[in-house]
Amino acid sequence: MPELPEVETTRRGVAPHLTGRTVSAVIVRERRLRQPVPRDLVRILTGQTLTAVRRRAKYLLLEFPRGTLIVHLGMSGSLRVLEPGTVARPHDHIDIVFDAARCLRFHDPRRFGLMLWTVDDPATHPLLAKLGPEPWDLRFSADYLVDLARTRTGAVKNFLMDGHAVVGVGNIYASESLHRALIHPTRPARRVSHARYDALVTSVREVLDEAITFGGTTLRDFTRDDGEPGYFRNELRVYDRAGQACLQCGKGDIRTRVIGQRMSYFCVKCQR
DNA sequence: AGTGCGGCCTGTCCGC
DNA sequence: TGCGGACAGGCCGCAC
Repeated sequence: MPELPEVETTRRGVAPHLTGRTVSAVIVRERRLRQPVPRDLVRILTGQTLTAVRRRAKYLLLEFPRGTLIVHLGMSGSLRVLEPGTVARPHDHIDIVFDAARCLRFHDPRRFGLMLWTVDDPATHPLLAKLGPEPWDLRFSADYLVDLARTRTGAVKNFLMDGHAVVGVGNIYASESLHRALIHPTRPARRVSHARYDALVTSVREVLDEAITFGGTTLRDFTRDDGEPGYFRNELRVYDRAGQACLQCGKGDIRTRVIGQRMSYFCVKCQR
């Protein structure tokens, strides 16, 4: 389940293999993603040289001279760099071959992923235009959150996962960040103090930084570009630890609750 | 405007 | 053992 650290891990994995190389072939086996893969993707990409692989929120941006390929991994998507000609397995929907020497393969069983082409500045694309700041952006601050949360009556966990507030914090890292900041996930966003939001900004950055360092979190099906799992799973302090003792205070146990249709994990003692 | 929920998908796991 | 159903989750779009 790619959240920001998994997407960033993927970016760092694939970029060195592909940057500066020229697309020699494109194979589309399945066009039915969250939106249909552009019908003329083969014609668009073939012959273009990849200039950079960037990331905005959970979107990967493959930059070419004539435009940008926007890739989203959805829930179950992954990208791998393989030898061209490697036998395709089920759900290997798209191959982009570079210099007949490297194959970028998009695999996505659940097909919540996305692959779109734009000739405009991707930041202005409807899917990206209204996104909040990156977690490391200086604009992401306690002042900013307090101000934005003024009208938000819902749970702070939902607020944290709202891409219009800040990008990249999915279900796993929302639970982890709130736990480290000692904030109860159901607390109304507008009832979280400035000091607590300050702690939350710090904990979000810490959790994401550490997760990237460990190559992301593999719960079920995430694999990095080299096929290895991410090892942050071993570092999780609350997520998926229902019934176990809190690693933070040692007094409470980890409980679960569905918040905003998603399973949430928290310590009953130290999170308020 | 903010909130909540349905829908998109398929692999995995659980209980009967 | 086999099967059905619940569940997982990012994010859009809709209704209130």
